[in-house]
Amino acid sequence: MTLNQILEQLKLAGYKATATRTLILETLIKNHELILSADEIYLMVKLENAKINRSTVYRNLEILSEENLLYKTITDQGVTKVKLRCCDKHHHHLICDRCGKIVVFDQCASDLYREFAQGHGFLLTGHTLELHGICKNCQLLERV
Amino acid sequence: MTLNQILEQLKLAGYKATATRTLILETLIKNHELILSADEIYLMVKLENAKINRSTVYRNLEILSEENLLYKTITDQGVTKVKLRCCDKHHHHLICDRCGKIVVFDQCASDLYREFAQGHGFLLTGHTLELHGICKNCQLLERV
DNA sequence: TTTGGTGCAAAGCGTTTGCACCCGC
DNA sequence: GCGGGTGCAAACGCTTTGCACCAAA
Repeated sequence: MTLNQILEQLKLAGYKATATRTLILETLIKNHELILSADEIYLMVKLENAKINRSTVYRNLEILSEENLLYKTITDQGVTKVKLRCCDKHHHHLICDRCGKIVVFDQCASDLYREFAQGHGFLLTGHTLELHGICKNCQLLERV
Repeated sequence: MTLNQILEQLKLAGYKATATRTLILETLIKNHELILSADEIYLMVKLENAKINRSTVYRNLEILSEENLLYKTITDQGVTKVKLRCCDKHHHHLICDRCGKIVVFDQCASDLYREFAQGHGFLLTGHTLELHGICKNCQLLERV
């Protein structure tokens, strides 16, 4: 999804294309293969524009999330990390815990999960699956 | 795992069997099929003993976690929830998002995950899988 | 008696919110 | 000019920590 497509969708929902919002979106697009914290996004934008506030990042992420444009996860330390959704097809992620690199994992046993839940009287409302590891690049860096 | 077995393991690690610690452990054992927040544990213990502090709960959960006796997860809201580990066999959980009820899900495609990660140059260090739903009891309550 | 444990209050930290001012449209 | 957007500072909620006192072993 390009910057203009996202801005267009936001416009239809009543949101404006401001300079700061554009910088945040450009950061997310440029790093679409990384999962980032609000603070990381804040710092990245700050490198190009001294005038940005953390709360602006949070408010923009909230809007993107409402528009269903954001994939969110939360680390063991309780920090929320996000990336732009890459496609509509159901999938999960393989995440590098060092650098945040993302690989799409699209083999999901959703049918098995639903049947298992039903078998135990549960109505399945969702599931989470994340593979965590260290990418090739970070493995090489570790050897230094 | 019984209360005495846990206290024995803690003793070997240099920890004492205090009254408050015992109350926390009894609460975890009694509710072994529920996933609880620190605050829920605090309130449950408080019902039986006016003298307990939230920080004591956190400190005890930290010790249990170091002793590998605790399963931890974190909600979308950033609240950590715990339960005593029920067995050593690798497994995941089906969780009721209303009442916290837990069902063990032991069909895990770990081999597939490892192969997928290796195929992308990753060293797989772990994975998370949680099924979320509403248990039969909570479904019935909702209809009221 | 030694050393870990606890309650209390304050601090930490990521995140949210109220408010005044700013800026797309 | 209207209504959404932003920076700033303060508040929030969960969790951690420093400290003095308590209690297991």
